[in-house]
Amino acid sequence: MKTLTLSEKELPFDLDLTFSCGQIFGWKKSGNIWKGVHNGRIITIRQDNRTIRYSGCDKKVLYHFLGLKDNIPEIYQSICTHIAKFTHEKQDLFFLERFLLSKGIRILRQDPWECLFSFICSSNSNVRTIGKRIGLLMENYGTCCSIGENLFPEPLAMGAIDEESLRKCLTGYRAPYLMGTAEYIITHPDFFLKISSLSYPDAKKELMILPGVGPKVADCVLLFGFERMEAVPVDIRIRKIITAQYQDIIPGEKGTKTLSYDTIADFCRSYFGPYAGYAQQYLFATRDVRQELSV
DNA sequence: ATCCAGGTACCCA
DNA sequence: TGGGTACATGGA
Repeated sequence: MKTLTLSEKELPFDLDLTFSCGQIFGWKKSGNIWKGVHNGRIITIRQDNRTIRYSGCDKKVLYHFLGLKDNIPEIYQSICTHIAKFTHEKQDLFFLERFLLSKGIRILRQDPWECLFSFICSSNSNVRTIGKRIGLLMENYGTCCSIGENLFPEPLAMGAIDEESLRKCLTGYRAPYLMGTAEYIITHPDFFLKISSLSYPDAKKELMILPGVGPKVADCVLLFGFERMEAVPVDIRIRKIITAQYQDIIPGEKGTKTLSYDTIADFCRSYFGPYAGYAQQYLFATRDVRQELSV
């Protein structure tokens, strides 16, 4: 195990919250140690206050993966500045409360394929089931590292599976999505490079070419896999929160009609600013989620 | 049992 | 372009 100590500008950081808030799947905690796959390697991480112990990668990779370069106080300031500009009020107490509950979260920098694979698996399921599903897929089709330690399935492996056996891994109707997307990645080897080079709106359109990738999954992949902090995944929970808390201040949206995906996401970008993705994650990941997951 | 879950594809007006 | 609906399945 290697060790590093978090400096003042790398705080706050909460490993548990970061790994259990629904942005990454397939990681397991035993004792105090989190273990999982990042970029084709098995990594273990534990946190004791400001001490991080880790294995499986070098310090540079870990820093990048964990988003430790992000300056959280600056990000929070940026968000507050944009809120104040939007509302002409001093502060948003609702958001402040949510932020204080989950400020230790970092937006991870996941491997694009691992992230894409995960969020195709995520549709219309709860966080716990998604984790199980991805665990099964890794056990059955992931490259074996050592006994009991598998990586994510490679696109080539996914393309070669018959749908019937894939459906046995709790994938259900998502099975053809996984296979179709794998096939597309195989036949377009520069796909992720292309996504990196495109603007946020164009990258999102391009991702949505893939089967099983709609606006929500595309935003998750852009936020968690491509560092696009302006991406705002709108799921049921975010929809409920924005509707209940902010619908009245969205221009032209006062009333009872349901808000469209883009209305919610665009509002978040204009309300929270360029770090809307972080703001979204603070709203999404409250303490109840943490309790729900910490079994 | 019934409803819900980090949705998407497809159909129809 | 926008609004229903089917889809699989574990959890609560």
